[in-house]
Amino acid sequence: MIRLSEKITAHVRTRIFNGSYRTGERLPPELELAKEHRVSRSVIRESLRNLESLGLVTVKKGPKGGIFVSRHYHKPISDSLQGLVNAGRITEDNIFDTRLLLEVHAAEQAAIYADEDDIDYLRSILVIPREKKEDAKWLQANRSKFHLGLAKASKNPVLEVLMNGLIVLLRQYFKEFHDVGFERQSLVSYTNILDSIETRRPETARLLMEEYIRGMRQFMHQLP
Amino acid sequence: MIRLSEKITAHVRTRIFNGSYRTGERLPPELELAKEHRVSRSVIRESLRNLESLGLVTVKKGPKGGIFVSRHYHKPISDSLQGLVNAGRITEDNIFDTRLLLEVHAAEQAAIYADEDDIDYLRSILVIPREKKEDAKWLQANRSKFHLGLAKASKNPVLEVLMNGLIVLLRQYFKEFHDVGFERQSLVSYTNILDSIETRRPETARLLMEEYIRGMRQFMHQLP
DNA sequence: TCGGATTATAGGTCAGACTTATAGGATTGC
DNA sequence: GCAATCCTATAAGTCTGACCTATAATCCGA
Repeated sequence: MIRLSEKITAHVRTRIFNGSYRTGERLPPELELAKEHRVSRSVIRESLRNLESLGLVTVKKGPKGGIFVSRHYHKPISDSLQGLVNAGRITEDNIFDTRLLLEVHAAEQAAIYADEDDIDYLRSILVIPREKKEDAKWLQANRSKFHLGLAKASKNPVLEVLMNGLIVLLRQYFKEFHDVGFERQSLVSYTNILDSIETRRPETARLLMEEYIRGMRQFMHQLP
Repeated sequence: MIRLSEKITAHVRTRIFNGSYRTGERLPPELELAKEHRVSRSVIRESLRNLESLGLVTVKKGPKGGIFVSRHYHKPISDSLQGLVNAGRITEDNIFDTRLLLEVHAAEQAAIYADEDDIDYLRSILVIPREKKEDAKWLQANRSKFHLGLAKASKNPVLEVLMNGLIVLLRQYFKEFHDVGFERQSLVSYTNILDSIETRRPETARLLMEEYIRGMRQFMHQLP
């Protein structure tokens, strides 16, 4: 027995994946979707709750509101793990351990598979505009970008999605924490890692990343 | 702006996590939940769609049906990745690579952290009842159990959830495939791995697991 | 005793009305 | 001329109550 809402979910999901709905695009409002698919509005709404959970759409109220295609593939992962964190079933350390595993591997793979575009992109992240040199928030945002770019450069989308989930999750733990010194030190490590990727030294990339994450963890452990 | 359905989701989620709802337990029917929380049935239903996505409940129709607590923490992960597979954005190989990474690590960690219960449990899985010796389906089911048990023994719940997601996903690719020879050969490998865990040889466990998964992949590649 | 009809249960779907948040424009007042 | 305020239209959020449908258990007749 298949629910109508599930059929709609599958349909929209397909259209998002095959590109007939584009990222950021606004879908028709609930009532129109209901008419279009010849179902009631409640069916559409239940379907939207599914699509939201999958990270495929986000919904906003009001005029200029509506249903927007989003493609946050990592959302189910971070949400699910977040629940386990809140319940005290997993610890920060568990997440760190796993991240260490994934990210060290990603760095190594990136040194093998990264193409020119990946490297250019990563390089561009590490260029700090003069006026941002003291902006810890900006630096922190770029740290995330670097990690995600690295995951992408590994050319394994599964790894990319999983890492993305973990990174989003961890970010919450120190989103209030901003330290220019720390952020800038990170960028230095990144530069070294990127260099080893560019010169195709997987083992070096691996070691540098491991060193970096261990340092980061140690740093966080001495926080209040 | 927070939806009522989200509050309900959070509330039920908490009750599931803190144990006031137990696994397998049946929640009150939708109408009663609606009364209980002083909201309409549609709010409850939208909330249930969320809880389903999270793998926290499953819903069945009819008498003896209802809303059951399930705790399939891996569901969001396998569902999300399944979508990407269907869309052709990730390949079987990507999943295998990632599984290799996670599982090899899990084996190593298990050799360090597994306690007596873990080892007893894993050992019990490898004991084949006489009448099942030719039952490829039974053997296959036990293979999954072994992998999950191993993840658990690693004592990193994040690793456990991620691996669980990947395993469930991969299982679909050869759920129609049953070969007594292959399944039994697997159990032999498992025995060796388990031995190395029991004798606390992480590096050996690691190598054996790597060898096993590579063999498995090769085997699958020659399938029709 | 077996098998088909009956019934009660609980989720699935529908229709339509009303509420609320919000963006943007119109209005008023300084 | 500008700013603060009100107004309005849009689209999601919520509610009510009805009806449909799958399913497990029971009843009943062959």
